[in-house]
Amino acid sequence: MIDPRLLRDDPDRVRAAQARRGESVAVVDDLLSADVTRRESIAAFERLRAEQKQLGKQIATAQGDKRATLLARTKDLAAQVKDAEAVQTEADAAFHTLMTSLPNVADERAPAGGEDDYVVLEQHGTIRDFDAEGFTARDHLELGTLLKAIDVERGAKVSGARFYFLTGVGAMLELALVQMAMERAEQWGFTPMIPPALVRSRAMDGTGFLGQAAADVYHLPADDMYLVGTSEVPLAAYHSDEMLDGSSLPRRYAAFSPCFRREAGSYGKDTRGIFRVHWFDKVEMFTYTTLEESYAEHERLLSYEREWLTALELPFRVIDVAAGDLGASAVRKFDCEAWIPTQGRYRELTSTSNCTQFQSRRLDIRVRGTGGTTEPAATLNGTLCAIPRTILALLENHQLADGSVRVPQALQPYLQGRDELKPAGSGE
RNA sequence: GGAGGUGUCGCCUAGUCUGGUUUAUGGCGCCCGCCUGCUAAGCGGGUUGAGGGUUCAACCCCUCUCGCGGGUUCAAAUCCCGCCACCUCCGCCA
Repeated sequence: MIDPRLLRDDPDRVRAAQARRGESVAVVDDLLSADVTRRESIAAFERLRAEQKQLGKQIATAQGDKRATLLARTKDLAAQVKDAEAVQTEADAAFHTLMTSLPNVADERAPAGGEDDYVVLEQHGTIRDFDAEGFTARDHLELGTLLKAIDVERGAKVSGARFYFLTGVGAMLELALVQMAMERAEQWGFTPMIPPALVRSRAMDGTGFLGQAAADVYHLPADDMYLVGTSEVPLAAYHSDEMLDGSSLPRRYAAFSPCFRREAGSYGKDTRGIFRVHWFDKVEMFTYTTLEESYAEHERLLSYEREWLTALELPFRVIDVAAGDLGASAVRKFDCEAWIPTQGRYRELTSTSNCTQFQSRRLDIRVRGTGGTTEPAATLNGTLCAIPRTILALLENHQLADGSVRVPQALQPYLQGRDELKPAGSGE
């Protein structure tokens, strides 16, 4: 939810942001008129209610005839108060419904347009030339099969398409990445967390995932619970309905959790291997801070992602995601995309968003400042390591001619010092 | 799943049986001031949050806010119903 005051004071800014997202500008005028209706109904109700309270006080002390007269008057008034309250509740709900459907006000620096209108900010690492090295690169599934690290056939047998087993060195690789990610995050000042992956609608809705992204979320109707698509959800809801002391900020959390995504509308996309799956594990960074500090914090999260991918020796670029591709909560988003040799292009590995006060307004997370002031907290999130895509990038980028895979130096201590993963022998 | 108990301002707490003069009591913490070599202590004052009106802004005025939502009533922290969370016990399961 955006700041209602911004809507009232500077509707043109909201209109401009909507336009850059490619979304309705007219909704701003609907909101403005709903706000007027709402405020008028509040004033009307409060006038009647104040009168009722006044009379109630007199009744408490009145005696005899005087009391009877007052009772007769106020009985009628009670009905009017009730009606006015109903009108107000309705006007409030109408305003609120419109308000919650409005995405966050995109940052003016976020490029206008949709998915393809991103701007490349940086490029890191060197892309290997496999032709020059004298062999054809295998894709991650081939490599994963050779190494007996990835089993998608049995994943499909047991759970269906877009499921997989990580086996042997594949399983150990996940644990190594997780351990390395959590250790680094803790050194950077994040509190390690293992959050619930099953949440109530409040948490899911509060983080903005039951809006336009609802079709992508697994829902368990028997219990009205949701499987999270990212631990951003439980981490954002962690401090819901709380007042945070300003001096305790920033609060940084790093969570390891499974993620579940229905991938509705992505039929036929990335069907091979483990690039796009219904379930995966991820280490996610999350920060609570002030609006003022959020922009610097966003850069900081990006720098951690950069440092992480560099440690894994992966070639990647950073893009500034266009306004229309931000999702409802974010004002700005940076994606780190790793080079995927067999696809000949960069693909998203990590993503960091500044959600400013959008999620906090819905989840009621406030900060008490030094002067006793209160304001909604700002929330930010960033991927540190999404396991399957990271494994994919590692296998493809560090493969050798015989199907072995070189282990980047920083990861070696987490794999018993191994510097290479070798294809397993034949047979089961 | 069954039985019982609890939920009050950042934290603790009085008030609930017996509805109204409650502007929800007091303490801790915090903020401001006084005092004092400094600090602490002491003394005095302030301190729930959200929204609306007014305003350049503030002061100020009003409404809502006692876990959440409904109901009864002229009037609800207080009475009734539903839900949620926590605690104790029983059952079941890992």
